Amino acid sequence: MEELREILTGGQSFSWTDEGDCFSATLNEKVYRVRSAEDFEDDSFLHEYFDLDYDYDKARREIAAKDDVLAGAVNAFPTLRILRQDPWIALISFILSQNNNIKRITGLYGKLCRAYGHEVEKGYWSFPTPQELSRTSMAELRELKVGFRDSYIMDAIDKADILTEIPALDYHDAESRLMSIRGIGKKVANCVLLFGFHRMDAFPIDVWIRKILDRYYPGKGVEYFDPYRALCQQYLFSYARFLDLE
DNA sequence: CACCAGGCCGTGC
DNA sequence: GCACGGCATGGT
Repeated sequence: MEELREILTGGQSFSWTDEGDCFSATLNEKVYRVRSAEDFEDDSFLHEYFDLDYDYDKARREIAAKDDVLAGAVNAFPTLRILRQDPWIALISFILSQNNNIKRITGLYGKLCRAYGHEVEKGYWSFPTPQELSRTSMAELRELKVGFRDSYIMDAIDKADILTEIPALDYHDAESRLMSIRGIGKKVANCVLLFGFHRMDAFPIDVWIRKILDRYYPGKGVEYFDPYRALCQQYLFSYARFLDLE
């Protein structure tokens, strides 16, 4: 359980629920229940989702050798990974994330599933496809309490086809293409690139990353973290929250 | 009452 | 180009 908590509920995915004795999520038209890394080694979807083919031990060693802050971050979160999430789910998830907190983002994500997804198992609803979500309206989204993000979600539904273009684009073109969707700025675009497309050249800068960069890496550009900038970003995000930086 | 949360938009300069 | 206020909602 604990080796998965930061990965599944720490702010990169909002699909997972802490059931007490396991984490559950409705993905890939199934309900997955996991307690530890052993639970997904023989499942092809989870194998891919948890990025099991990547050599995290090697990356962690090289990241920890870079400086004391990164060493502390790697040490504090020895099992952290970057999940390979569905691009559409990542897009809507991180639209919901802006000026919001993880608990409420997860709640809104669940409301969208119940309102527009389909029931895969008794009490477990899938995240709505673009077609399913297109049944909504500004008024209905407001009733679900998404707030000012209503028009952003509506525009994302209209422009969902953009997601099919992203894999062929380089970092800057992919980022600006995503930013052509209303409500997608630099930060959300980078979250979609990182968590939805597993682009390891992405580097989302949110309030926590801003704090830890200002404090420990003043004057340094993100190139400092290469060739593991995306992974460093995720370690630093968890570490900044863990330290509760001011 | 204030301020914050994995920000972005519109406006003014 | 950059600074700033507004924005829905719920928690502290």
